[in-house]
Amino acid sequence: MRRTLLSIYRLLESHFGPTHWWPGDTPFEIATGAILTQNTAWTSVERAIANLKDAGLLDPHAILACEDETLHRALRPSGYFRVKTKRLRSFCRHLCDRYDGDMARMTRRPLAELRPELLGIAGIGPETADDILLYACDKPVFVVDAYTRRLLSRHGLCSPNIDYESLRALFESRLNADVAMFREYHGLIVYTGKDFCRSQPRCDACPLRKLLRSGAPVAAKGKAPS
DNA sequence: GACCAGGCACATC
DNA sequence: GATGTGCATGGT
Repeated sequence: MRRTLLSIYRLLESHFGPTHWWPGDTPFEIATGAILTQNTAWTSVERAIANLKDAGLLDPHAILACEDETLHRALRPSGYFRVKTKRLRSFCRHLCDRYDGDMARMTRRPLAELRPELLGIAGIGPETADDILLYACDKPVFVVDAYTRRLLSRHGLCSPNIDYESLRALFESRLNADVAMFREYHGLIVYTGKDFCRSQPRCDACPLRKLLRSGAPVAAKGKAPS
């Protein structure tokens, strides 16, 4: 499986990459995008982030200071604007209370302490936390998302019902803890998930299918479907 | 008009 | 512990 996951990365990189995929210009923008992208297409998130920029609200103190209605208007294009207003504010409140609103100060915390801390914030679940940790805080965690699960399960490498932590542990145990590689790998999965596999779900020409047919070992299965 | 998109919290059993 | 439900908009 170590060989398989690394082979998949190399194959995707040589076929599609490098993507230079990057979910924002600043660490705070990346964290904001991670919250807004929950169950939402990225194109919708981009519109909401542009609204925040235009309103001078891409700043944790400004977000805490403004009216609910102002945030609702800005976040409306990304959907779930009422819950996302609460979630973005709860993250900003934590960031301001604990780090004076400074993402760089938060980043100095060790991963083993920062991950549970983020997971303790209302509205930050495992995927959102890991997105922030990898792309905004330079921590070597592998971000698992719907695309990752779909890609691996479609090629028979895990159960479609594998839980988040098991799939994350699978990647992190079989790959070197390399921040740049984890970022690029996730970016490639997002790229292929959006633009390739969805449009050609059973394409026999799929390079991954060819690779996996060539006899690469198969991963342990996750939780069995109930 | 139906379905899907890079989740999460909460209620209920 | 597992399962169901609400949250909302925009693209296809």
